[in-house]
Amino acid sequence: MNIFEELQERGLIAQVTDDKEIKELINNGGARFYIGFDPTADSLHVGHFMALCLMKRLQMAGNKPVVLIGGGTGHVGDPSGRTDMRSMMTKETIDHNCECFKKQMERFIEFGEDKAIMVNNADWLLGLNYIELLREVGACFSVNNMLRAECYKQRMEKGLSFLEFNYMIMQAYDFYYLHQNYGCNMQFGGDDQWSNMLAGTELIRKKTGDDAYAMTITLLMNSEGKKMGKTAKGAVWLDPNKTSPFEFYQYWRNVDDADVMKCIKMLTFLSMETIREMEKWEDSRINEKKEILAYELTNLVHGKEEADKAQASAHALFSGSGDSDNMPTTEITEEDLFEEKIGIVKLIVKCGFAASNGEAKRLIQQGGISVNDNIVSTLDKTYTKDELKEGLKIKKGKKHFHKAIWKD
RNA sequence: GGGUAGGUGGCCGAGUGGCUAAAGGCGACAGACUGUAAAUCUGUUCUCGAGAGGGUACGGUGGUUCGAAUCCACCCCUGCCCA
Repeated sequence: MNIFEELQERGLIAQVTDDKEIKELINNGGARFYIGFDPTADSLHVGHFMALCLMKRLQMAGNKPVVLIGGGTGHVGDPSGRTDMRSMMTKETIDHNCECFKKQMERFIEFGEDKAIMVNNADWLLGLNYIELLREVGACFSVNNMLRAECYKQRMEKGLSFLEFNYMIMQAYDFYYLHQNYGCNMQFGGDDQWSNMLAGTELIRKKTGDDAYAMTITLLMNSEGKKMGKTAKGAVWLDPNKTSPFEFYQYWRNVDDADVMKCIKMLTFLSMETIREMEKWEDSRINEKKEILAYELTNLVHGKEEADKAQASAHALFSGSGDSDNMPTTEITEEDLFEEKIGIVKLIVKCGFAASNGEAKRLIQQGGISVNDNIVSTLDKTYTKDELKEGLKIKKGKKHFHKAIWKD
C-alpha cells in the first residue's frame, strides 16, 4: 500500500493543493517537505505529535523531512484558529521553548545527513530589513485577498493587530526561503494552517515560477467537535514532567467510545490490516480498543517501559488489587506535621487533589475522598507518622489515585 | 485625531448606590447509574476559618458617599463609525 493511500485511509489528509502531483511525489519519495512548529510553550503537545508522526510516516516512505522551529515566527504569533489576541512572548521565553522542542523532537525523528534536518527561522527572519522585505515579498501579497482568508475572517470582529496580520507573510516567506535554500517543495501542517500555506505556494510561484505543494492534516477533533488533546487543566503534554506517563495513558484510556477508532487510525502506527480487523470487533470489546490505543501511544511517546508501568498501574488500580507501585507520589516531611500528625484536608491539598482547603473540604463532604479504601467522612481525620511510613493510598473520585509517603 | 459602544468570577453574560461573593448558562469537580465511556439525575464551584465570622474581587488610579461593580475625574485596553 502506498503512503498516500495509507494517509487517506487513516483519515489524516484534510486538504491538498493538487492531489495527483502530491500523490506522485510522496509515493515515490520525492518530497522534501517541511512542517513548522512555533515555540508557544516549553513542551510539545498532542497536536505536534500528530505532525511528527506524519513526518515519520513520510520519512519511512523515503521522503525528506525538514523540521522548522519557529524561533522567528514565535515573535509574531499566529492568529489562525484563535479568537483572541496572542500575548507576546519575550525573546528569552522563545529561545528556551525552542531548546525544549529540539530535545523532545530528537526522540521521534532521526536527524542527520540524508535524514531529517532541523532549521530555525530565527536565522533568517530576525535579520530581515523592513523596507527590503516589503519590496521583495510585500509587493506579492494582495491585502484584499488576505482579508478573505478564513484565518483572518474570524478575527474581524474581535480585532486583529498588524503584528499578527503579518504572520501569514512570515510563514509564506519561510516556505519561499526553504524552497530556495533547501529545495523544499512541499509543506504540511494542521488544517488551520491552510491559508498560510497557500500564501507560501503562491509566493513561490510568483517569485520563481516553480510549483510547490501544500497538504494539511485533519485536526484531531472529538465527536463534539472540540480539539482533542486538551483537558481543563490545559494541553496533554509530551513532557513527562508536565503530563506524567500515567496521566497520558489515562487520557487515551478515557476517550469517548465514538472517538476510539479515529484516534487509533490517526495516531498509532498499527498496520492498516490490524486496524481493519479491529473495526470488525464487537461493541463489547470497546475497552480492549481503548487499552490498545492508550498503550500504543504511551509507548510511542514515553517508551515501552513507561507504557508497561502505566498499564500495570491502571490494571491494579481499577481492577481492585491495589498495587500502588507506580502511583504518583507525594512525600510528606516533618514540616507538614502538626502535633505529630497531618490532617486530611492538608494532605489532599499537598497531593494536588485540591487547589485550596475549601475545595478539599468539599471533596470530603461529598464523599469523594477515600484513604486506603475507606471513605473519609470527617474533616478532622488525621494521620500519624507511622501510618505515613506504611504509605497512604488516596483516591479522589473514581479514577484519581495518589500515594503519600513519609520522608525523613 | 473626532464620535460612539464596551472592559464583571475559568469562559459567556445579567446586574446601574445598600437586599451583591455578584442572576443565568457553559465548563469543571463530587455523588447516583455504568464499562475507567456517553447520556441522564443530584450536589458543589473566590479564599481563610471546625464554626461564628473575616479577607480579597467587577480594566487601573484617585475621589464623592455612612455605604460603590454601580456616581465623578484621569489613565489603559478593545470593537464600530468618521478622518
